[in-house]
Amino acid sequence: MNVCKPKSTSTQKREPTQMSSATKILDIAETRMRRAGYNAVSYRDIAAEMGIKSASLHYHFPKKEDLGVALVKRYAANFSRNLFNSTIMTDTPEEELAVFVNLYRTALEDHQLVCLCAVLGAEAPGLPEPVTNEVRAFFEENTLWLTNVFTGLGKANPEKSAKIALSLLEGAMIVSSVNNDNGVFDAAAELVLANT
Amino acid sequence: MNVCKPKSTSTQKREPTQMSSATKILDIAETRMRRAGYNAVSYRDIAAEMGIKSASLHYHFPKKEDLGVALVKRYAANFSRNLFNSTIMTDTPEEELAVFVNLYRTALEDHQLVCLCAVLGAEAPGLPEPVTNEVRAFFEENTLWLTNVFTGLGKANPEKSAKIALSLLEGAMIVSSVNNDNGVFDAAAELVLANT
DNA sequence: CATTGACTACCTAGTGATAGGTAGGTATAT
DNA sequence: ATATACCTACCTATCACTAGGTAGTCAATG
Repeated sequence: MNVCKPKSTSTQKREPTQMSSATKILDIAETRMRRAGYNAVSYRDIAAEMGIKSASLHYHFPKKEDLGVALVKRYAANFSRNLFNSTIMTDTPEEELAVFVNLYRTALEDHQLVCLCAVLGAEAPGLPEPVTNEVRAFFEENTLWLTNVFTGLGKANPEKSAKIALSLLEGAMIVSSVNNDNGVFDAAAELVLANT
Repeated sequence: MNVCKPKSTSTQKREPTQMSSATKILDIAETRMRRAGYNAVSYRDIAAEMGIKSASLHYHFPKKEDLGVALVKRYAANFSRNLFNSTIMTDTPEEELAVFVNLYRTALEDHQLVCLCAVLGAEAPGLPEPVTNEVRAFFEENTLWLTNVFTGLGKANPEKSAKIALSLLEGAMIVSSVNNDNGVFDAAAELVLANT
């Protein structure tokens, strides 16, 4: 698979803000997929927004399935990284839970965009299997992380609490998006956080 | 708009189980859309499953947007009807809530299919506006119904409880579908019902 | 009672647009 | 010299959608 090389040997080039094409492609694809789903995104549209030809996209991601997999993998990795970075200075499970919920809120508030895995999860049976597997992995990792937190909070069934919290947050993003009312998400977030 | 005429003047015809083409089209489209989303469904595929030509579908639903709107309207109407029929003999808000949750469970267990409005809601910004409006109407009607129930249950903020319950059930369907584990939905349902 | 006209529900045939994807060439930089 | 990152040009398949035709059903009419 083609992976972005972030210009490792930068001797003394001029542009510091040069973003690799692969990253740009993923950025555009992510925004579009989180708006309208997997099948609503085309190589042509992405290429047009980048100012290159659609054939060139196949150099970076030979098949659309490759793009889909890379997209979810990056999304999940970013989430994990943000979660790790934000919980370095936390002391209590309560604070960790707050960090988690806040990451979800940030995703929604960014450009009123629903979680990538909520969108792809909704059409999972129609996706290429490798893409669905990445979505499932994202959910599983989230569930595991939340289970640990709820264990620390002394919940009787921490895994069940984790699955409920995940479902509620993902569902609330969708309802908030349709209703154009983030108050739904806020109410959901409040309930998750009240689960001490 | 073309509406199905269910052979009103049925003198003494032979076949009692004759289903109108429009109904068949909607049935096939609903199953496919609940599996893979709006854009993954094509007139050709529906027509092939019916054994007719795709051009004939346009006689019943001139534009795909018309099909989408009719689909969500029928889904919402069926839901309302089932809700009404099932709550005729209920006495308490607790029982009404149980009926509501059970309708969602039935939808998921039917053929492991997620709620149509969860799928379409996830890709709402990419849908034709009239379709999105119907999805929003479904959510609003559900919220209103649940608000009444939670009012009867004496909740401090019944509307907030309603939005949370709706979000949780829709989200749990998606997570259950991706994980191939209806236990997630069951846990969510249990929590909603425990909200007395 | 047979004819007519309207209507229903399909058909054939085709449109232009767009989809994902491929082959092979080229400029640049290391 | 090799790899990168694009290009032109093209492919086949599929998309939603349309025009115009046809067989069957129906009620009303002369």
